[in-house]
Amino acid sequence: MNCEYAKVYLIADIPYAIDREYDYYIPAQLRPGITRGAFVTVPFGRGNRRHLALVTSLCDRPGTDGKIKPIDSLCPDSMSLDDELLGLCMFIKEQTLSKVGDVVRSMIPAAAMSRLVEYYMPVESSPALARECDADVCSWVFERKKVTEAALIAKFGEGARASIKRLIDAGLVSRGVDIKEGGREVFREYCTLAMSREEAGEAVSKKPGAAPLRSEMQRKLVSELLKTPGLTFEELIGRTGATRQQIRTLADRGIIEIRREAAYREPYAVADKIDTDYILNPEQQAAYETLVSLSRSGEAKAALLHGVTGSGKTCVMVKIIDEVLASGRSAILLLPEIALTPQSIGIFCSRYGSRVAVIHSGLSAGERLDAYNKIKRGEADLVIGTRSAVFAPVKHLGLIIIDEEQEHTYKSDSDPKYHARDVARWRCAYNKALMLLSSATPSVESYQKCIEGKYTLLKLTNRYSGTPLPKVIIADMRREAEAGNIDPLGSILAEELKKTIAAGKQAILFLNRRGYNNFVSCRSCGEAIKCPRCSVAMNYHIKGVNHDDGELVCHWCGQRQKQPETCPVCSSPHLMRMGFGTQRIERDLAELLPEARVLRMDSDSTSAKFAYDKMIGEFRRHKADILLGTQMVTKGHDFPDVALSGVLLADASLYLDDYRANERTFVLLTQVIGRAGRRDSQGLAVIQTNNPENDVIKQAVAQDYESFFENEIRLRRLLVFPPFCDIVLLTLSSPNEKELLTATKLLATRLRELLGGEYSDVPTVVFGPFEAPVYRVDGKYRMRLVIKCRLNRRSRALFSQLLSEASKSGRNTPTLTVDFNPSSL
DNA sequence: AGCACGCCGACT
DNA sequence: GTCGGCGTGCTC
Repeated sequence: MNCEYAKVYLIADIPYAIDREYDYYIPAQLRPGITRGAFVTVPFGRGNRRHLALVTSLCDRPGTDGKIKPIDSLCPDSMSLDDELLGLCMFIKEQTLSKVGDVVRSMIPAAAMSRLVEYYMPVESSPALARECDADVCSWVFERKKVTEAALIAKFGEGARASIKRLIDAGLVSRGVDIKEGGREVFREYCTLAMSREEAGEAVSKKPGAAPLRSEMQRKLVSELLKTPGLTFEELIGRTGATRQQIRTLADRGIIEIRREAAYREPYAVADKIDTDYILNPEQQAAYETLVSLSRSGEAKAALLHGVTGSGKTCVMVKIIDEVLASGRSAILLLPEIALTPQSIGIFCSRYGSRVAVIHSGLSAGERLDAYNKIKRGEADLVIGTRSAVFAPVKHLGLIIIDEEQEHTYKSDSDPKYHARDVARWRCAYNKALMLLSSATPSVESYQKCIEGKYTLLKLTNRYSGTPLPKVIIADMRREAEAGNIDPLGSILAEELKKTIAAGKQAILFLNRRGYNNFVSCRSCGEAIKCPRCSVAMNYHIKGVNHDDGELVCHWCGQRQKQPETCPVCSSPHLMRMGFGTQRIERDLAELLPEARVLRMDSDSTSAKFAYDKMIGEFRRHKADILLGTQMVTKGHDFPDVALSGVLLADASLYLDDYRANERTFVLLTQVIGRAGRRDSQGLAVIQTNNPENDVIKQAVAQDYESFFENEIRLRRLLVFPPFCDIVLLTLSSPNEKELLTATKLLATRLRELLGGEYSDVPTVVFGPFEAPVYRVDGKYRMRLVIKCRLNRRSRALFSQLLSEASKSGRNTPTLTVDFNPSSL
């Protein structure tokens, strides 16, 4: 079939309503190269500006009788998507109401994408003269012959746009477009001798200038290669001082050979060999065997590996990866960013070597591209990475593992707002592969799927090394307060810390608040100092050790400012810093235990590259006694010397305005408790709380997931929350509050109108509109509607229509976003 | 989003 | 009489 037309989606920054198929004519000479999944450039819109586009299907005749434009050019084949990823792309568009362009940009690294660069050039036989106001711009273009819009604006400012438009209209200047091909990777040129060592040795020993070597440099090069064969171009140049051309000449004369090979930049060069042979205990063996049979079933399967901390989930994962790779299929392992440390990667890199590709947010554009190419070429069949690694273009996918599957980082909260679990499920269905979720504290949704029989549940109940679970003390902070102790470090925790340090052991302290003080409030009027751009109180952060040398920081928009002398509301000079964060505790610890070495780990102290990995490594090597920090100290790192873990404020996550508050608290506490005591001795955990009677806290203390789940699923069923419904979050935002309120009323009315008419078959419960919990962020006001419904083709169509209508209505109207099952409310 | 068409006010 | 404001509507 020689199809003449193609249906394409634009890869461009366009409104939602424009993100649909368009028909284009395929010029004969492009026909052989254009297939489903190929990228092309097309003229679009009145101005026929060039855009990248993705071909989604080919057809004999156009689907419209409107005018059809021809495809402009074809992008390199290396960029195109295979049928699986093309299908996945459309699935994600439907599933999350995102634009194809946004999906593609999260599947293909930016460096692999072709980029279109528009430029302007003079028209040779100019029929007219530029108007006076455009003369400067015009002569600049004529001088330079070729100018990009960016360069023009850098030189003349925004006004240049209007000028250039007039110049084009006047026929003085024309517009062109360059396609900058992406995907160029770094090749290394290796040089080897093209003759035997004997011949080469003979040639070198001859007097300079004698055949076959015609110069001193040629002799030098060959003798260097005799010493160390397989040098790269660069090394050879470095050792001999030769030029590239001199080496090429030798190659041309057939004396040496140059091989070009992709040089992968590998940020995780194989560290220490951890070549453990994993021996499974009976429980692990049983889980492994079940997984093998699921994997070999030839059907798409899903399983949940539920094992308490230290039960050896990793061993089972390694074994099933072995099995899948051995069967000639590839595997993807997803980890939360925070768990992707050199240590955790080391396990896999030392086991599987160069077959591993690692993808995470810390990679440079080049490293990301290398990993992508390596996978696409089939040279890596084990991909380890964070959320977006679920898109890795592996062939013959056999397994996707999602470790710590309850982590909310698997849900993207920017476009496309996909959940890695949904993507994994789709890909596993397509490839008849196995999806393995793993967690000590599974999400309520996934565990329910096991109960319903949709996932196979595998339990690991024994702690691998036989270490007993830590002993837990609940410290009632109300008692402390009654006794007049308002220190954030209560007496029990302080005492246990002292004992731990004295015994030469380590401790982990968790507090989910960074900064020094939580807020600064005015004694006269009681107001807290708010961020000028957000409706939240600013936190007080210190810069060094002096608690008076600090500034106010907004945790929502990053705004920093000096603490004012007087209250901005009532001008009273009596400002008081209240509440505590990690910085404050760091100082308290220095007073309490002056000899202890404290590592503070939060997003402020780990912002430098590799700072996080470095701190984890230091703590593991016992270079510090106390690890104090936010969320990131709670994740599954195995620190052998930790005997004590403490939670400073267990209630912080309990009263969030979110149906997942209980789940969050349970997970957090379970993780912190699990950090204490490994291998040889029982650990201790101290949980400071104002709610010692709280069920969730008690269940976490008992490490009793089943009780927690029973309780929680009952509540969810009763109150109708996921997994018994889906939550749709509609958010309107605008820097203009008045316009926002108008648009909100309009949206609410339109929603009710659709629900009462065209979509009356879609059952929903609509809440709101109301202000977002943080009404103003970074200068933008936000209003919300929360809808409980069942997500399916019909309900999605409804929200898709709302999104389309919103994107069509006026230019500077508030923006609408739709988030299905958002990670937080 | 871009871009053009189109219909009204102040300028050479 | 024209330039140029931004409302409206379309994009294969």
